[in-house]
Amino acid sequence: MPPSRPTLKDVALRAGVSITTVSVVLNGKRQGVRVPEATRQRVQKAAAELGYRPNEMARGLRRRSSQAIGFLSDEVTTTPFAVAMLAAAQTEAARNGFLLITVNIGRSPNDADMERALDSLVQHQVSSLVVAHMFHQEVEPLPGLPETTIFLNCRATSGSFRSIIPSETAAAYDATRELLAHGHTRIAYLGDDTGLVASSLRLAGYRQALAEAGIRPDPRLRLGVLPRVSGGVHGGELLDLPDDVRPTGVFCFNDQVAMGFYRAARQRGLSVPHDISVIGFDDQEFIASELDPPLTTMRLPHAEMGKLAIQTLLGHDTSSASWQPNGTGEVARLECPLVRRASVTAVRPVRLPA
Amino acid sequence: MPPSRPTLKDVALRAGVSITTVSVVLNGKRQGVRVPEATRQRVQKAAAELGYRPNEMARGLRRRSSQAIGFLSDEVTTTPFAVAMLAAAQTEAARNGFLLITVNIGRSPNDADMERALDSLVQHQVSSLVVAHMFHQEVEPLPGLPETTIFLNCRATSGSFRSIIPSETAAAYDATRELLAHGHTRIAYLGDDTGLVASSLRLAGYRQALAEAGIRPDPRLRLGVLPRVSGGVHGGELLDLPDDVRPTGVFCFNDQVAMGFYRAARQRGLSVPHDISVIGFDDQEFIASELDPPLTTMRLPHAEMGKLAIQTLLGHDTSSASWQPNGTGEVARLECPLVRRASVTAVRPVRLPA
DNA sequence: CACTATTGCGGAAACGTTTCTTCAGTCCGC
DNA sequence: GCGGACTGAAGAAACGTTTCCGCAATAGTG
Repeated sequence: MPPSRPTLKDVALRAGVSITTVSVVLNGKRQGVRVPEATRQRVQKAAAELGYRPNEMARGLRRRSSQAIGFLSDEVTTTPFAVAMLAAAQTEAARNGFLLITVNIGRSPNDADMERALDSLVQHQVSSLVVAHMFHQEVEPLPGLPETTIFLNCRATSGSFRSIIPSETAAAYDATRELLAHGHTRIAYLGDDTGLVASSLRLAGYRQALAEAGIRPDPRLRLGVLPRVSGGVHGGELLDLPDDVRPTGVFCFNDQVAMGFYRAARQRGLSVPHDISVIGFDDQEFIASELDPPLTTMRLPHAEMGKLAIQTLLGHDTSSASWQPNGTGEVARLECPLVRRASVTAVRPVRLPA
Repeated sequence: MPPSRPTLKDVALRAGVSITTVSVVLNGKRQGVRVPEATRQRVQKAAAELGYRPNEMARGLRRRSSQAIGFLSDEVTTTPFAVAMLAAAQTEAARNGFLLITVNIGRSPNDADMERALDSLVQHQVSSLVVAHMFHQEVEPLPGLPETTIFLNCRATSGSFRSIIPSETAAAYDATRELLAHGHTRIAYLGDDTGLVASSLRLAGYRQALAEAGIRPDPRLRLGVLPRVSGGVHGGELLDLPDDVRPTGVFCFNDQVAMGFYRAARQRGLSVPHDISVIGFDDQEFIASELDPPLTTMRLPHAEMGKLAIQTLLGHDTSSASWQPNGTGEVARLECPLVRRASVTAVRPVRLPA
């Protein structure tokens, strides 16, 4: 039975002032009410000696809002993939004295689940909400979400919410440019065929880069596959194209696809990057850097996104992020840096016919 | 400005009873105080019509404890690895109307960080705590932890806390048995050399299985390497041993090591499992199942562990878990199931000398 | 029939804050 | 010296619960 924590009353008693005064002092500036330095010191000393910590429940009750932020996610916390968003959000929240309450609502949340999740968050008076998704996607916002809710790695299809997403198109553009810069001209795009949002955005970037380089995209060099290792293996058929069509560089939808593509190349006795350059997407931990050769890829800025979400919610607008109006709300697109490793190299001199 | 949520008072008014009665009815059984069915119904109807939800802040203030559980972790939430523990814990908590408040304290938490994290949790009156670690390890518990704290994937070195850990030794035993069952007798152990707790435990299991099979462990078949891909590659030197010593099966400390070992084998022109059987540990997502061939491995029961932590905290002791007294506290060891894939096969007939 | 139990319910205190209001002094200008 | 402005601080009312206590009415007992 711990001698329950000291309260304002205890501090007041010890400092010889009223509860009011203690509260005012401890909460810092309150306009209109000035407390002389002497009293202030006395109070602070007493609080420190007692190890006083405010009771957040009482505070929340009175203020009708708590120092907690709700983090609602589909499976972010379940799958190891985008977990950096969560971690960064938590850290940033903590830096500001906020706690993160995480709730995941499963892969295909039915409305009842969502509502229950939201309910418990509201019951705890969370001051605001982040809604995060594993894969960049568009979602129909739940009714009853506060307007301040931030959508992370997804965009709300209605209402006027702020969203934070990776700048897919620019990244795909950069990836393609990287290949172009190494002299490649026959550049394949091993894309996703499951209709992910990222899919069309990245394709656009790929096309733009090609167009700017004056290269007409060859439809034979574009393949839609499952965004997994198996898809990449399947994409190996690009390597079976005739010599004058066969790509010398491949931009893969993600690192798993690249991993599969590596395998397909190996099975054909081809080596990366000697015979073919490969660039991935995601910079997935344990994959990208561990492949042989280590994979050049575009890093998804998950940590930055999570951090920005909390900063925005807390009003610390580090105006480094540019919010653009976007129909239903504002969108911040975060840059995906290129991570150069060893899977892209200069194009080989023209192959001599056998 | 939403017309703030209905309170007990509103429900009481509508049902024509007192606040007290509403509270009693809504909180279900309270011994000594019986409320006739008619009143009960009336109250429940009113509450439903109003969509009443208790204010957890007020409740927590009054009861001096909240419906929230603190989840303190080193980097569980940061790294995609053991995140299933977190997810499962959250889900189980939600099933019981509890919320999980996650705080991660970084890789090498200094005491100040820890204390601050603990402070904010205590300020929020969390009713209990889970302390989780990324890798199975022994930790010195922070002073001031409630006795009910549960250690997840780690063991407290003092105090008397309950801990939940994977049963490493049994798993290593099973892994080795799997190799033995396929006729292997020269079984290598590609272990960790960084002194992880799991290291010695797994080694014990390996030895025990060998002993039971009447095989004397060959020290040349035991190598300590970094528990990463690079370590596995390095472990490839086992394959350079003379024919009569060279292992036909390898038990790798984890899947990343196995991944590296695959590479080493390939570089030597050897194939898994044809030339050598490999078994891993962890069943790491995106790795084990995606290697070529898919890796047979021991699955770390992260989800089960997370779930059990919450159940234990909530007193729902699903006595499926066996708690064993253990010096400083009780320990539950959870079984690591064998996941059979394609990297273990029957030992090849004796090699003919070239 | 006069008592005690029992049943059904409401009053009100507490939980620890924040914040509005009040109030006693002090200092000032005239 | 005297009203008024300003200072410094305290009183007290919330915030929405839970829960102790007690009261009325009914039911049970001798």
